[in-house]
Amino acid sequence: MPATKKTSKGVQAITESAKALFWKHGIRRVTVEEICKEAGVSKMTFYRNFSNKNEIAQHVLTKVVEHSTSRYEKIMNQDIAFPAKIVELVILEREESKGISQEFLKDIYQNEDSSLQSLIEQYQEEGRERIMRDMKKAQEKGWIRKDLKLSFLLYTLNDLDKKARDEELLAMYEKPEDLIMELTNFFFYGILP
Amino acid sequence: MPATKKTSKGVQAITESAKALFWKHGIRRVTVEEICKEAGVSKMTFYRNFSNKNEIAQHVLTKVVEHSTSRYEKIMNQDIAFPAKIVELVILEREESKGISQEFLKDIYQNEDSSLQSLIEQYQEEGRERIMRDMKKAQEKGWIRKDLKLSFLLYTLNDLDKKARDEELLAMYEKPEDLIMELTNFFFYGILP
DNA sequence: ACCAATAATACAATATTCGTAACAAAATAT
DNA sequence: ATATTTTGTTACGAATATTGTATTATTGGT
Repeated sequence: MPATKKTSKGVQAITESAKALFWKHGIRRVTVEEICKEAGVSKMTFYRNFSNKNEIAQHVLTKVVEHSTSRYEKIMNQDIAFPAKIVELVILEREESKGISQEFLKDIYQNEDSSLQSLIEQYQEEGRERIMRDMKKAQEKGWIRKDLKLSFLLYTLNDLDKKARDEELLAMYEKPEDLIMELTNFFFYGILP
Repeated sequence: MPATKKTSKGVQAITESAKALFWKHGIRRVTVEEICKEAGVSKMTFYRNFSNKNEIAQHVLTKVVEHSTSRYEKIMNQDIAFPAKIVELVILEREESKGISQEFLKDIYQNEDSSLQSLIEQYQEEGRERIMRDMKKAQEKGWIRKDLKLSFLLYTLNDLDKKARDEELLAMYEKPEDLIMELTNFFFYGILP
């Protein structure tokens, strides 16, 4: 076998330092040489594995999405009550959103090469489909009300994630988890006792 | 009168956006055009006021130092007890250190042009002299022990500032101010009751 | 209406970054 | 051990980005 594609030490080092740099400064401001120096790898090793900066950016993005998708699947496949899954999902979203960098996203959408843009849109679409499917299943299994419009559910779930990161709300609770629990309870049972 | 040097709207806008960009990304990664665009100012206006990127960086650095020096003087000239001044000083140091950017400092020390480096060293020296003078005065006025070596005092004061930013310590107190109070009390009175 | 300052644009001169080639060195497998 | 593959080093021209200036039109205040 010729090469263990994309799993060699070099590629991993490149990916890690690229992510670190992209996360801090976006894509535009970071040079290939910088990534290499940070990774302790020669420029040639970079170009043997990636054809340009855009490609490593794609790779980084893919890795991040794969990672959070895997965490998502793991949560949904657990054998626990549905509300508990939602709690974990909100926690996941909270953590992952810390990871994503504003600068990175900005550069993705400003880049003339739209490949990154369509990649991220594709991932968003896939994520939407995945969660739609799981919610539909939950509805069929009777875990949530049957007369609920799914698009409304999705919107509300998203709103939940946003509120879980709201500073004003967070200040009212000891730990973020307490807020998430409150939000999720409200989400499932409303305010009636 | 020809021009209100360095106080016109343009210069101020340039300074502000330069600071914002430098703070985030350091000097190296930021271009003059970017600063201008962010400031809503044409490139010519920039070059009429500053001869290059290094000069605006100097200007930004100077402004920042001037600001914190002015705050320092204001604290020391207050008519309050000496320990109270130290408390405020530590708070000041805490706030200003948040302001300074790691990326900015890194670029200053890596820049081949050493003018920024010597400028910051000069400011540090001036700061050291200022505080040395004030501590000597405090000693003469009998606000602190006479047999205290001033260089040791300076070292300890600096250590105080560092501890006031220590996460592990901060976690032990409700508010940062509580830690600062504790540290300052220890600084002045030791641990004896 | 005048003046100084600014914006807009184009531009040559530099500087930086990119991507590749060629070969030596090191690592890995067989 | 030796063949095979991967990596490091250096140098380099091409492509791109940035700099700093010149020119002209426009603005805003007095």
